[in-house]
Amino acid sequence: MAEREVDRSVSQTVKAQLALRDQILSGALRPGERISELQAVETTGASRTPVRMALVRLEEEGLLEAIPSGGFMVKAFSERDISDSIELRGTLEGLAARFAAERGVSARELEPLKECLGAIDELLRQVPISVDAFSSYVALNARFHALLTELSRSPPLIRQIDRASALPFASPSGFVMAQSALPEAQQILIIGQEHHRVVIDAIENREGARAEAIMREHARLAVRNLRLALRNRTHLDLLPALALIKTATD
Amino acid sequence: MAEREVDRSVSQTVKAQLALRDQILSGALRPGERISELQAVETTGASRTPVRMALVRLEEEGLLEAIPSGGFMVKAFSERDISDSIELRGTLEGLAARFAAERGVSARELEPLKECLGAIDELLRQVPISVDAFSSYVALNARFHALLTELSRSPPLIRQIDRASALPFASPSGFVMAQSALPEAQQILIIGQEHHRVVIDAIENREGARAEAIMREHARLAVRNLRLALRNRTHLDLLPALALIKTATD
DNA sequence: CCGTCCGCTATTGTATACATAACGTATTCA
DNA sequence: TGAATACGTTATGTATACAATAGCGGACGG
Repeated sequence: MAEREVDRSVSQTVKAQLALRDQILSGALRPGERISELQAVETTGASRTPVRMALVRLEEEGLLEAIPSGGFMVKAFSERDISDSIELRGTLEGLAARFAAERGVSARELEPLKECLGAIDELLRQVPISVDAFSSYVALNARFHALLTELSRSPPLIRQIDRASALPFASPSGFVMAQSALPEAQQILIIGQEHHRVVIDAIENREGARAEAIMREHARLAVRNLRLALRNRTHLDLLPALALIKTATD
Repeated sequence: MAEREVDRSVSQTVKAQLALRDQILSGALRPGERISELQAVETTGASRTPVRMALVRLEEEGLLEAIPSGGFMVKAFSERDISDSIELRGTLEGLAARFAAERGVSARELEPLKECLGAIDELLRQVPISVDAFSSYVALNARFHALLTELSRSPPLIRQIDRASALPFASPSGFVMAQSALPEAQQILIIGQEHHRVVIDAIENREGARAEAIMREHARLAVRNLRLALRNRTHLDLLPALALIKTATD
């Protein structure tokens, strides 16, 4: 295949990984479906070696599952798997918040978080919130959580949280987006923002237990969100990760 | 290289992964040292493709770190990295214990844990405990923790705990072993065993919060253990994982 | 004598060829 | 007619060849 057009700007492995993840999250590959290497080679444009590396990485990431007889399939998740993942992430973020509070954080380090907080406040002033504003919210919320995680100053914990978030459905913000059309959406966002405010306050005052508790509560809110979103199946098309959920009849 | 002797019983990838992990944990490869693929090919007997797959997996496992310019190096950890990892694991196990308690566990499911508990009790009857008994203890303790994790019935959580334990130093039992010569060792084991007993009791009585709290306390005990072990550098040779700790002068 | 630049070498990233195992299909026998 | 076996095809596991890049050493110039 001499006419393969090679993009030298990023490694083929990374390119293949991104392309395959897109295919999985977009639902082009259904849960339980076997991923053919050859087919992946054609759709990603990389050759088999980088494709295989990408498949291994995606397996470690939790999106794929190794088939005993060889090869990989797209992993399928139950609703409980997902709510557990959210609670799991909240627990880890709680630990991060506690570490931050106990180990102390300078005002300078808290600055970016407060900016984030302010930007979200700005967005929430709109009632009802627009779809565009939702997108911004999702990005800002992700940034807030990432910054908070960093404050723990604990590389192993940060790494683990990244992993727990790598399963994209574990990101609470995604579920909120699914509910942008629900009347409860605004309330949920406001409550979530209050949690953000409290955790910063707790960290500033070095109240580790309080910082931890609020992040866990934050996750429980996200779980309630998920349940709500799944009951009211509005805007679910905005949530590609939900393509991974097993249907009840499976 | 036609004379390569191929062991067909396990895949070359797995073989290479195990061999490389051994080399890392045994200290044959020092922290910060770059791993040469070619060299790995020679020492593992696999060819470059499976070796590369193994390297990717070990990176995901946390033992290796990708070098920006290419290749991998052995990751180095600080003492705090390790104590954080222990606390991290304890937090996840706490969540598992809570899930088990809240979701309910049949007497039949608790049976293996109680057997484990009894076997450990048997071992602890020896004073002072022998090195052989320590090895048995380590195995039994690992089994107890694995069984407990399973009780959560939460695949995402079980997976995450496995990952947190994949960094072998995160396994509290390892550190206890390092202290087999310390006078405090016996006490520590007895206290740990008490924690095991309490968590089972809490799960039986469906006290989720208590089950969670005791597992976190258990991890804090392990952290104290680690500190003690590092102060009294006895039997550290029994702890290959400590080869990964950066020395203070690094 | 030191610094810089050029070229070489060694190592990784990528592609592909080969081996092997699994699955599906067709044919045959009971 | 149904089931079992054998064969063929297809896909994965493995090995190796090729390409490109980064790091190092030597040589030349200031």
